Amino acid sequence: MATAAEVFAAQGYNATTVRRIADEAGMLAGSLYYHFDSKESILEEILSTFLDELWAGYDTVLAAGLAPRETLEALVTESFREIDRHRAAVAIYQKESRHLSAQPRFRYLADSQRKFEKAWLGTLERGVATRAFRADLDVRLTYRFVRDTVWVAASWYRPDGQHSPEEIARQYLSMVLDGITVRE
Amino acid sequence: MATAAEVFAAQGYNATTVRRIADEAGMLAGSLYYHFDSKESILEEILSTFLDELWAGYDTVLAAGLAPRETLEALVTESFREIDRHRAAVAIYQKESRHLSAQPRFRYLADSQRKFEKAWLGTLERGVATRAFRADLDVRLTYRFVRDTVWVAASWYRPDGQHSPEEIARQYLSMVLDGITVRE
Amino acid sequence: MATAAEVFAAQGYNATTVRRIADEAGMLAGSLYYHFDSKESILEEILSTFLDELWAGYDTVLAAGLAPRETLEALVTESFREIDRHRAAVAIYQKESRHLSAQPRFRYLADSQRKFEKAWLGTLERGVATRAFRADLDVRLTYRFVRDTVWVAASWYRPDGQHSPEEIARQYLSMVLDGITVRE
Amino acid sequence: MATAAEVFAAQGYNATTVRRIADEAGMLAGSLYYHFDSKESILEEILSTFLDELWAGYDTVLAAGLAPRETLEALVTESFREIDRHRAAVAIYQKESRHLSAQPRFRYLADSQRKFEKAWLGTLERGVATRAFRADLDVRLTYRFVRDTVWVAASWYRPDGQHSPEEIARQYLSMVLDGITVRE
DNA sequence: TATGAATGAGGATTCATTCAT
DNA sequence: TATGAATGAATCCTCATTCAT
Repeated sequence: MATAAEVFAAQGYNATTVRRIADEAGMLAGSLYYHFDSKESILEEILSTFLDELWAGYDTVLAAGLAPRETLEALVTESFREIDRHRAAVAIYQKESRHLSAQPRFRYLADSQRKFEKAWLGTLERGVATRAFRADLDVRLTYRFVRDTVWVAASWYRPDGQHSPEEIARQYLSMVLDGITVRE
Repeated sequence: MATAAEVFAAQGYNATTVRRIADEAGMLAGSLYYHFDSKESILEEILSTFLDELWAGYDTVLAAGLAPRETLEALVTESFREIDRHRAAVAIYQKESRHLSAQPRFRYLADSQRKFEKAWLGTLERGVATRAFRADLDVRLTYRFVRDTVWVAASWYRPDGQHSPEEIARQYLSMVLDGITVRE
Repeated sequence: MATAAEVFAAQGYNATTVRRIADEAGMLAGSLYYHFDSKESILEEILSTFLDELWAGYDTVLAAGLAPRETLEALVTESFREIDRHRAAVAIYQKESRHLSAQPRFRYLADSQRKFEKAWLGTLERGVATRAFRADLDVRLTYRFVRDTVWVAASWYRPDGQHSPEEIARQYLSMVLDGITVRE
Repeated sequence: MATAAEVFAAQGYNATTVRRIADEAGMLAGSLYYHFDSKESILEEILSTFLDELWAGYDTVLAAGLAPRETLEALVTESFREIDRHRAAVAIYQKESRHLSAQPRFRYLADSQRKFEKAWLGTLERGVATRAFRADLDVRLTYRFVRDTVWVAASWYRPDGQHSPEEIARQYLSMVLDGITVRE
């Protein structure tokens, strides 16, 4: 599973052969089918495992009843932690979710997407209402920018890099919340 | 070409069959080979056309000798304009460039990437030096955030949407430069 | 198609490889897929072609309004003619129809079976009613005997053998109608 | 063995997986190999057990020195009894014997076939010679008809049906010996 | 320019079989 | 006796590509 996730993330799902996964796992291609029904079911398990954990974290944050700004901070931090733990799965999700969510088997991807939007967009909107966040920005656009930046990080993040997930989250939040311009 | 780009963007390069492209173009698969050498060469032409135009725009901006902040604004605006004009190509680039740039044929992708980094990172660093941008942020991290957010926009941007590229750029810049927090 | 039918009949559908069919047809296995969607669709086309022709013949007989005995004679003769023309298809039908008719795609096999039973059993019952056929035999059992014997003939029939279909039909009818016992 | 025979009969030998047999027998596929050498040896044992019993019965009949008509009656009755006892094996035999008898391992199928033909054809010929059976029918054709009808019965016979094997034999013999036509 | 037919190299998957435990 | 994990050959099918017409 972890092996397969790495290969999928590195080469893309379609470009990855079952043989390659098996090689990497030290067995023959046919042997994989003792453990998995199909290539697709490997993918499914990777993604659903990731999403389950992601939502466990998100739900905790959302249930905490924090103010909008603190909620946003917590969501961002939690997201970078998930990227740290599931880098490969996140990368796969980024590349494949769009065309996968059309298939009935991957319906849950679209469901997750909707819940996700509700959580983030809701937080931003609450922030605008409580005058924590600026009202002159298009919330929907802001949501997209924030969402994308967080998740695309999976494409360059290296778990053994010089920045911890928390540090990355801190820097990112600082940029998004306060801007990069010097202020006197 | 345009047709192929759309299909590649929608389904991914590997998942797109030559037949599908031909169907969409109203001919048979074999007939494509009168116009192109191979599936890969279609991809190459799509990407290089896009990159050529992108660099024409960027080079103009960079040659203008603007201050860091104005350069950043111009680069972002130019980028969203390119997304508007080459949405499909940008989407393909996002998904495929990483594993393509390994091949000799697509060396130019890596070259472009390097030039790209030099232009953006350089601008940010100049900004820090001239005290236009904050010095307490990791520049490299900021670069990645900004770069990603701009380009991933290709995945949700719709040319006929309610926001013009310039408007999107304006909002994005406002967020990144000033932050989303309300300030008194 | 004819080639495939021969091979299916000789070796059984499951035991026949696509490669074998292609070999026999003088092409490569992959080339078959230009003409057919799948191995199964070859089978389907073979069987449906046969059944269509069979029913064209049967319907003519049934529409002629003959007396039961003459109807039976015509059905038997028509059947042996179909065996002569579609020997391979009939042999395949015999071996595979039972487990195929479970699949939705081959629903029409079961439909045909039902029409078939109605035609033959109906004729026998009419014959009993008009006192052309004996009333002391179980009609259903008789139907099965007659039906089976006719169609299993496909397994030994050779188109270039010494008996024409009509001659075989004549002998068979003579046996079934009059018995093999010498009568004084 | 009995389990395997049922599955082979229902789905065909080739279409039956070793795993399916094991499932049905309440064990894992690998465990079967403690009891059998191979899938083929299961098949062989099923068929040879059946043929041994069949010939025990036939030999008793043939050794009794009956007149042709009585011999025929006894053979038919004995056959339906065997179908009653070995329905699955007979069904398998019907479907698979042709292409199996090519293999050296299943030579005995062809041998049996020859002995079988000798017994039945011989009985019919003796009957023609003693003027018990009609001389105007092609004996060989009659043999095939009779043989087929008897054995194909395995495909529809249900041990718990409303007719005993003896009753089926009686009806069948009545049809073949006397014909289905009403006689005054 | 386009077609239709083929090619052939893979790719996912199946399955009888093996074997250490 | 049975299990679970693996093997590897074979199978169906896909698809980029070729080429005579």
